[in-house]
Parts: sequence; structure tokens; C-alpha cells
Amino acid sequence: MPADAPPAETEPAGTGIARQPRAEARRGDLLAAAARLFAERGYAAAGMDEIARAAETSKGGLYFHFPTKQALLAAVIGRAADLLRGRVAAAMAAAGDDPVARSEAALAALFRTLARHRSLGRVLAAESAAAGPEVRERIERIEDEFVALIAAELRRALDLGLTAPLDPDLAARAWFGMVRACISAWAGGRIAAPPGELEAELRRLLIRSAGAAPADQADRGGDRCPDRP
Amino acid sequence: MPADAPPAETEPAGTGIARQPRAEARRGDLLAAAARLFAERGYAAAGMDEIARAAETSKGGLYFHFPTKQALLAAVIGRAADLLRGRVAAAMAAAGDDPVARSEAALAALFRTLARHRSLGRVLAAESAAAGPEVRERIERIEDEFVALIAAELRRALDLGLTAPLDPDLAARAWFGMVRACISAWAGGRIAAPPGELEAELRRLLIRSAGAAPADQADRGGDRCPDRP
DNA sequence: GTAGCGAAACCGACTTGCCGGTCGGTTTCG
DNA sequence: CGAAACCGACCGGCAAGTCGGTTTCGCTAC
Repeated sequence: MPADAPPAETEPAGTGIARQPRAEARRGDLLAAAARLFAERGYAAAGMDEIARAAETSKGGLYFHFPTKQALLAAVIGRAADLLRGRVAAAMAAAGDDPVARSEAALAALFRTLARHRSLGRVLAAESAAAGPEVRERIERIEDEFVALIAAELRRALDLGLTAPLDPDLAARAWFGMVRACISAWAGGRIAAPPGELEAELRRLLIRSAGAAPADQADRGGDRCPDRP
Repeated sequence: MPADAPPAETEPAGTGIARQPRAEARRGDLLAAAARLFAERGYAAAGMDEIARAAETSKGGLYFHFPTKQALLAAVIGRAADLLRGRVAAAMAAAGDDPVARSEAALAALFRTLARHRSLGRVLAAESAAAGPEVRERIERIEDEFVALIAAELRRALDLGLTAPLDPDLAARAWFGMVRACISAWAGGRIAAPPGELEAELRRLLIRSAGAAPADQADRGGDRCPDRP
């Protein structure tokens, strides 16, 4: 039941229909504009006409690429998920084998990607739920995917005795929530600290909450689980 | 600087206009129905007519109590905030002086109240943002209020040397995010554990993340959770 | 207790504007 | 030249908000 990780879904499972390159470019512009407006004004409030204008094209052009508003949102979400997946997977792969290091890397990648593309977070912020239950479900599945990713590492760490006893699934979910809340508040200007500091502090909180020693200490001698009384 | 805690806002700052008791009752029904539908279908998808019908009244009656849909949402949110405020304040007051115990109590109250009234969480889940920026801002201010509450306790705990060195504001925000994410996943049926266990595990995570020792106390009995279809 | 009156509370058909979606036509590429 | 890509005026439905009318209530006077 761990991440079944569908490879990618940016493209609409296209049958191999020929595409002119300009179409691809437009599609990208439209997706970008849609992401921005959905994030800024919310799904319901962002109008198709407005999105088309923001992408410097017309409603007709927009509807040439996406049959419906929901489909547009789905494409935006799919693209965001792909981006996140890619960054996180790369970071984890680069972090080697130690589960604590891999967890840290995954969260750092999540953090940085979300911080860099604010709109992305907003779009995934579950509140595109206005578009209907199936969209909400889709977003939830994406979140679950990342939670499962982290939970797997936590489970390994737990088995290796690197953490205090904990429920990996719950802890992973809690971690995700922490990161999301902090990023969101920071993006809204409600946290003063610069992102670097924010990330460091957050990492400290996360590691402590698992009762693990930070990964950058190479020592393997004894675990420092401040075991619970 | 911390929570300036406006006393209450359930009532529309009413000039002392006379009110018949039946009006108050209706108002309550309408608020309840609106909360349920907003939570279920989202702000945009829930129609005024539908809300009126759910409260067994008519659109005209609804508009007699609330001049506009936004005002209705605002009232729903205000009421939810009042409820949360009350529960949390009471729990903290009952917890005595120890800042760790007070923090635990605040979070437990938050947790239980949200768990008990699922719709409440949904409504506050920021995604009522579809109603416009001023509503979003309002919700953010409510969240900030609770974060400030917790941050104040953390600051005291920090001064007393009860925690590891940390940034109280950030930690409080992270805590809030953890609780929200877990509640939300649990309410969506994506976490299997029963609420009591969930709460206990969450408390462990929170305390560890602050590097504090739990405020001992044999665990207070988890109370029943009535709804759960 | 009941008749009567004015205001509060409520009703639901109607209006209105907005926005997702369509479609015939035009341009641009290969 | 043909198809892909794009345009923008138009349509239709839907839901927020309105409004004149009706019921229910609280109150005073007889």
C-alpha cells in the first residue's frame, strides 16, 4: 500500500496525436496563468475569460486546449503534483540510504519547492474543493502519496531503532501538516523569519518530534532517543 | 501584542433591537444548516435556496436574517470561532499554571472540539476563501489568535527552561498545523486510529518536538466521540 | 378573554447579471 | 491546400438577491 507512484500525468494521456510546438507553448502559458489565478482568487472566482486574457489569448483558444474548467484545474493540479514528485524523489535519491537523512531531504525539497512556487501550494491547499468532490479526492490522494513516502522512511528508521517509538503514518501526516502550515503562514507574510532560518528551525522541530538524532552527525555509536518516561 | 481576544462576535453587534424568541431559534437553525452545507459542498456550491430548505424555511426568511451570502458565512465562522475560543480558554484555565500543561490542555481542547464538530473544521479550513479575500483574512486572523495563545505558553515554558531552545511563534504555528492535518485526515477516514489514541500519539509528538517533559498527570480519560457514521 | 393593531417574521415567484460553454469563422502552420 | 490553432460574439442556465404580500406574534384596551 505504499506509494504506487503513477509515473507522470502532465499530459492528458494523449493518444499520439500530432501537436504543433506552438500549441505546447500556449498550453504551458495557459496552465501557468490558470495556476496563478486559481491560487489568487480561488477556483470559483477565477473566470475562464480572465484566465484566457491573463495568458494573452482568448476564451476560444483556452477551450481548444481544455474541454472544461474542471479539466483545466485537473491539469494544473497534475502538473503541480508532477513537479513536487520529481523534486522530492530526486532529493531523496541524492540523500543516500540513511532514513533520517532521506526524510530530512524529502521535507527540505517539499519545503523549498512550495516556498518557491507559492501558487502551487495554494492550488493543492485542498480548497480547490469548490470544484467538486472528485477534485478534492484527487488532491487528497496526492497528499497521501507524499505522506506515504515519508511514512516509509520513518518506518525504516523506527525498525533501525533510530527514533522513539511512534506511529509512522500519523507522524508523517503530522510532519506534512507542520510544513504546510508554516509555508502557508510564511507565504502570507505572517512569519517574519527568512526561509533559510525557517527551514532550519522546522527541521529541528521535526527531528526532535521523532526523538531522532539529526542525520548530519555521522556518528552511529549510540542512539540518543530521549526515551519517554 | 498577543491575542487581543475580542470578547465574542456571535451576535451581529446588534443595536438593541427587539427580537422575538422564535427569530433567535430560526437564526440558530439557519446557522447550523449553513455550517453543514458549507462544509459538505463548499461555499460556492451551497445555494441559498438549498440552505433555506435544509433549515426548513424559505429563501425570504433566510434573507430576513442575513443580508447576503457572505454575511451568512461570516456569521457561521464567527460562531465557530466563539465556540473554539470558549472551549480552549476553559481548558487552559482549568489546567493551572504550568505552561506545558496549559499547552497540552489547549491543544487537547482544540483537538476534541474539532473532532466533535467536523463541519466546524471544514468551514475554518481556509477554503472558504472562495468567498473573497476579506473572508480569508478573517479566517487567518482566527488561526493567528490560537497560534498566539499557544506561543505565549511556549514562551513562558522556554523562559522557565522547560523546553529546548526554539522559536515559540514558529513552533506554535507548526503545532497548529499538525493538529489540523491530523484531524482533517481523521475526519476524512484516512487515519484508522480511534480518536483517543490519535490524540495521545499527537501529544507525544508535540511534547517531544518541544524537547519538554510531558506534564505527567495520568491521562485524562478520552471522552466519547458520538458521531462517526 | 378577546378584539384589534402594528410590527416582526416569513414566504416564494420573479428579476438580473454573470460565467461556463458553443460555434461559425479566421489565421497560421506544415 | 488542409488541418491545427485560435478568435470572440453569442447563448442559456443557474443562483444571488428583491419585493409585494401574508402570517404570526406581542401588546394594549375594553
